[in-house]
Amino acid sequence: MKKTEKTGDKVKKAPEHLRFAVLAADVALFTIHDGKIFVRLIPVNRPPNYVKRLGLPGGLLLPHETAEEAALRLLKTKSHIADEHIWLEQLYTFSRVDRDPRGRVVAVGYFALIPWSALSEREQGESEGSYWSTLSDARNLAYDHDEMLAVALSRLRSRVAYTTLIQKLLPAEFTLTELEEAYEIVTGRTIDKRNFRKKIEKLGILKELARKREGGRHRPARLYCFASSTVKEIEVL
Amino acid sequence: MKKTEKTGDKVKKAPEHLRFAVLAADVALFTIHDGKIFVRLIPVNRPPNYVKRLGLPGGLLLPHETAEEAALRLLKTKSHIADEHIWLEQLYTFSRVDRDPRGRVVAVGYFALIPWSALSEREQGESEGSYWSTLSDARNLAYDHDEMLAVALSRLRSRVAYTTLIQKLLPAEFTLTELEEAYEIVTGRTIDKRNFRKKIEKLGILKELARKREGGRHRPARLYCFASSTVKEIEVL
DNA sequence: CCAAAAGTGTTCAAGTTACACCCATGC
DNA sequence: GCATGGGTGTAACTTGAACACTTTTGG
Repeated sequence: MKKTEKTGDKVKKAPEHLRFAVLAADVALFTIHDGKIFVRLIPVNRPPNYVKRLGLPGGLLLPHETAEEAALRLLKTKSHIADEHIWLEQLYTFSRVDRDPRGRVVAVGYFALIPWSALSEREQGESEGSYWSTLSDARNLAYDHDEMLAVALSRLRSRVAYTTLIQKLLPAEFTLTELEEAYEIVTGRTIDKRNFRKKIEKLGILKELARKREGGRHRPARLYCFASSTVKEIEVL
Repeated sequence: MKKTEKTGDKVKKAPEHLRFAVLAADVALFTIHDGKIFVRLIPVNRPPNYVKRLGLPGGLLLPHETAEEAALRLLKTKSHIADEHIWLEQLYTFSRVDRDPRGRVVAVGYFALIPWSALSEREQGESEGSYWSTLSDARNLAYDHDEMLAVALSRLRSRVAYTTLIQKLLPAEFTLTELEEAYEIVTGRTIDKRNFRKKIEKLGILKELARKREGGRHRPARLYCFASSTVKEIEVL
């Protein structure tokens, strides 16, 4: 629908001195697994400042791309996670003049979510140095990625508390205990099982499925899914 | 403290084909006055697409500036509002490839707040076509500024509801009725006077001043100020 | 029959909502 | 003395927090 409008005039290219910066997109991609939050890191090797460091997947925009398109492409090429289930939200744009010692780079930061269950076996593991790191191991990253990761985490936690965003970290079908655990992992707080179930029921955001999860040596658990795949702004926790 | 690190190597300039875009900063500057929200607009005259249109104050970044510094400079030069009391928050970065028909421009959008009382008489009025517009008049703006304004307003409203951001729209000293009116203007809802005062008192975010506002033909009103100039995240409304 | 997680209600405290009258001043 | 906005309390209701036992399955 919307496209570059052609006019009789030639398109003026901005003068060289105003095209001083390159644009980058960097992504903090999170998943939850085994009771912990993980973030995807890639090796960074940019002498002389950054050798054998880790960083968030990211890189430069190409001329035909939006920042969001670049973020998804770079997740694919740099961190080897290519999945249509990735949820992406813009976070903040970092424009400090000296944030990259090699020159002026303005980075649009994103945070992204993916359910562990949506990852292939290959994606769950390590690929060309790119791997899932616990938060406590993700320190001393290259560039300003420590700050970016901190902003991303704080945004993730606050958005989970007043939206239905948690669904982007869960498989399509899940039990109430799994939902509760996901909230506990992200918020870092334990939740009362009975109060939690009452609240979720009143919110009406779930659809009860006929099937149950069987196989444990205990009572089978009812399965649920989200009634809407849209992330809604409701007081959740 | 942090500055561009010099190394033995020469600083590599990114290749031309990656420096395709120019960076812009655009600002939705709000104030409240006379029971309404106003936004500062400037005339836009960029043939062939935008002639005699209005837009948000904004423009291109210079090489030595962060986006935030550019936003403040452009408020000064384009909308003629230069005030140390301006509160500025980054909003969203707009990177659609065709958002500016003249070429690739990536814009970092900001929203900004200023108390009407902090404006000089000159700044309250019109200056070289730049003026305070009501929200209902601020339609059909140039570029994607309609969208930017909508995002800014929605962010303003939601942040006012869970922070003490309202202080950035109020004079240093104010009455409880003025505070209540500010909330009513921003949220578009009427508030019960007694419940409001109870809540504000319990939050403990105000400091009661000794002075009163006299002069009306009615009982003088106690004056208050915010206990802290930091914007805190507390459930306010 | 034992271990393990699933599922289910009640009580009390706190917070939110609705609502009406007297007070202090200027004219 | 009257018009104007400033200031104050209580009762009903809703929400949130704390807390323990029975159920269903697999082995």
